[in-house]
Amino acid sequence: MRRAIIDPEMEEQLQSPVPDHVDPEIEALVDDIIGKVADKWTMLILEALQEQGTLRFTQLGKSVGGISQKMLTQTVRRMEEDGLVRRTVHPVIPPHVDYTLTPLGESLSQAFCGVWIWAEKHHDAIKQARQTFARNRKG
Amino acid sequence: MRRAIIDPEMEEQLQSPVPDHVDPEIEALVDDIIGKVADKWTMLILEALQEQGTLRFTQLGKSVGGISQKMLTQTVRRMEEDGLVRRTVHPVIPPHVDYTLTPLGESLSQAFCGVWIWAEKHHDAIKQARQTFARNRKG
DNA sequence: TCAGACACTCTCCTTTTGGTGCGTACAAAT
DNA sequence: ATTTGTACGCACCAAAAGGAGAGTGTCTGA
Repeated sequence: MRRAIIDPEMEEQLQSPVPDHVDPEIEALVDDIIGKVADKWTMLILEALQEQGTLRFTQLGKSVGGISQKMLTQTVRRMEEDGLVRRTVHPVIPPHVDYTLTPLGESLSQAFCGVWIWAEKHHDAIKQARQTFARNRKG
Repeated sequence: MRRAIIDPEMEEQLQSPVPDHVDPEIEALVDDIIGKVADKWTMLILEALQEQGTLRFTQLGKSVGGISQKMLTQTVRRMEEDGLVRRTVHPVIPPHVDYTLTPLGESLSQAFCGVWIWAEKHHDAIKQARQTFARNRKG
């Protein structure tokens, strides 16, 4: 797979039958990226910034909800390192730092759209599946 | 956001302006689902089963690569519980168990398509971003 | 003068994650 | 009689994730 139409500029890439004989180094990098990016906090921060545009540290934390300061700092820093967010420090007192998605971050958030939609669409199917599983385990 | 065209059957859902005033219970459930589903092993297993169709335990492990038996069992069980894979036990000796995606699992794997494509398309941008970040940290 | 806002950092602690290796059941093949 | 194959479960252990809470520096408002 790895195949779907998301936006027009992706379609060109899809014309080639996808080199499944990919160089292992690239494959490892891609897996590493997936490992970092497919993270709960990363996804929630991505969503918050996508929806709200630019946010300051504390606002971002509230918008995400249930995240500790530690995790927020840590995740946002890694996202900065990977070029997903831009962190702007205004050297004033009290400190003022704000966060915004880079174009790369925006594109990732676009890509995650499908997963959000999926989760919203199928959450009741999953709930039901869990109940069925639980019943079968008992009976 | 949470908006993108992936397949025709999703478009109908996109017509409504998306209730952003969602019931918090549902929101928590969705976040929980995202937390479970946005997992490295889950994604890799999903991909393997999508590409290969049906696989037995050992084959699945080899196809995923670098996963311990423990993690494989654990992840695949959770996926079964959430209704993503169907686990079929053939009561023969030696034991024979095989795994296949359910329609729900297929749809999730569809939804993740965009993320895989994104990772493949932008891995060099990320690599470059990391290098830039490292340089700025030093200089 | 004292608290509060801001954006953290640091330390301590618990929980979770994940790997390794051993055990198991049983028949067929050697 | 012993080994092999299969799909695990279980116990043990190390490492990583992640939460709670205190501390920091500096200015502003009460």
